[in-house]
Amino acid sequence: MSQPTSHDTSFDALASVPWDGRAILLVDLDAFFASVEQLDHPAWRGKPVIVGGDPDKRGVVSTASYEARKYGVHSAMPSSTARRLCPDAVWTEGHFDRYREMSNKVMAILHDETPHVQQVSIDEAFMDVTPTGVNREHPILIARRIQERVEALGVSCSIGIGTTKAVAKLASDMDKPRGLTVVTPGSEANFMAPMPVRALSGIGASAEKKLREHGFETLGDLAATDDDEIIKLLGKTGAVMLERARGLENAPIENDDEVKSVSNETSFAHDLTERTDIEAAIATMAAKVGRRLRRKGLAGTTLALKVRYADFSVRSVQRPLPAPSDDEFLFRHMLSDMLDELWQQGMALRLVGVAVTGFDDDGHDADQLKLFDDDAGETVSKSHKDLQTATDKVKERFGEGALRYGRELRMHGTGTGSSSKNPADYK
DNA sequence: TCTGGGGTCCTAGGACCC
DNA sequence: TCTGGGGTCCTAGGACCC
Repeated sequence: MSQPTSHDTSFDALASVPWDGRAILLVDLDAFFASVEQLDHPAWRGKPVIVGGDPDKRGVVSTASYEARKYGVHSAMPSSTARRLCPDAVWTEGHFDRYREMSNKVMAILHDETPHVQQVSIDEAFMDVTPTGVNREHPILIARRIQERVEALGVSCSIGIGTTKAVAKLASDMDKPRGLTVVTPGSEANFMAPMPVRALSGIGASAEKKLREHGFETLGDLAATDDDEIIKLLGKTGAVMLERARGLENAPIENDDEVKSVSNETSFAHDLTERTDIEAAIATMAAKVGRRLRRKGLAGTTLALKVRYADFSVRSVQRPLPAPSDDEFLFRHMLSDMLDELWQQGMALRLVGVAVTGFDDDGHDADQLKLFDDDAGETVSKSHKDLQTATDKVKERFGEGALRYGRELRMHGTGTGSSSKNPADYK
């Protein structure tokens, strides 16, 4: 099936045929982080640019510009590999506030076209532009206008159009950058049939292995299969994958902006083996999570600690908080106990992570936690809450590195330096 | 080559309740 | 003395996504 590109006049012919069915768009920003860097640094345009973590500190590639991809560099690749493949690339650890700002501008354009927008990540969104009584504009015309408006911001996007989310997503991957790929109603099965099962959103490395072991190579194989066999193999998601592969998926476009967890984790440049270092790292992460919770106005009911050992295996524990909380001092206190379940003297930790979950009802009420007993049996009052508030204000004004609590200072020399938002923690 | 960080969702087993 | 069944909640682990 040959698809015209967005510059191809044959789109005009396609757009003259009324669209019969749901019209789902998947808008995907091209090499987004790298493109923003090239927009902001004219000298980097036309050059390989890699946004990612430090190659010497266990970093990975976040985004590679198209110039860098020619060398085989891609997202999630270890930075050390990327450096070997493309030693002359421009490197940056990223400027996430700036990416968020650009993303918001793009999302505003999408919302300007229709309220039916589902943002799936910082650089991707589904839209439902099904022609209705009020707005009968052809989806192709909408997509082309979106591409023009996004380019006016200085970045570009690729768009897939289809009758389901899965089809739109697959279509958007067909032609990048600046691609527009249309799968007309009724042609879904032919479009998907030759694709490998792994291409489908929801089928990862594990499901692919199972499917291949049972002789399923393509989405066509999958679509033609007896349901029971796939459900036995993949469980509940098997049923979902079958619907997707058959072009029958009916999932709506819905904007679910409810936050379900807030977390922070760090892989260390070198494994940590000392309790004081591990606790200092945990204190830093607890502080970041606490501050982000307060900024979002959230208080969670469950606290989780995760570690990755030197052998790369992962373990985690979670505990209910005594009341909905955003209080890093409480977090730190509990995390210290929780660490005992995951770590003993002599163990090396590659990663530690802290997460808070459980924001059940809208009724966020961190103030329920004004009183609690600390180790010494003393009642801790509002005072440390005031300290947190004051600390938040200093950090808002002067940056994350401006102020840290005593125990956090032990973090010196242990981090990966993976975040440019927070360089002082790792120097 | 040596493997990030921020998330969401599913599963299986155990506790607990009726 | 031998021993249900269903529902729900919690926990830990894992798959998956960008």
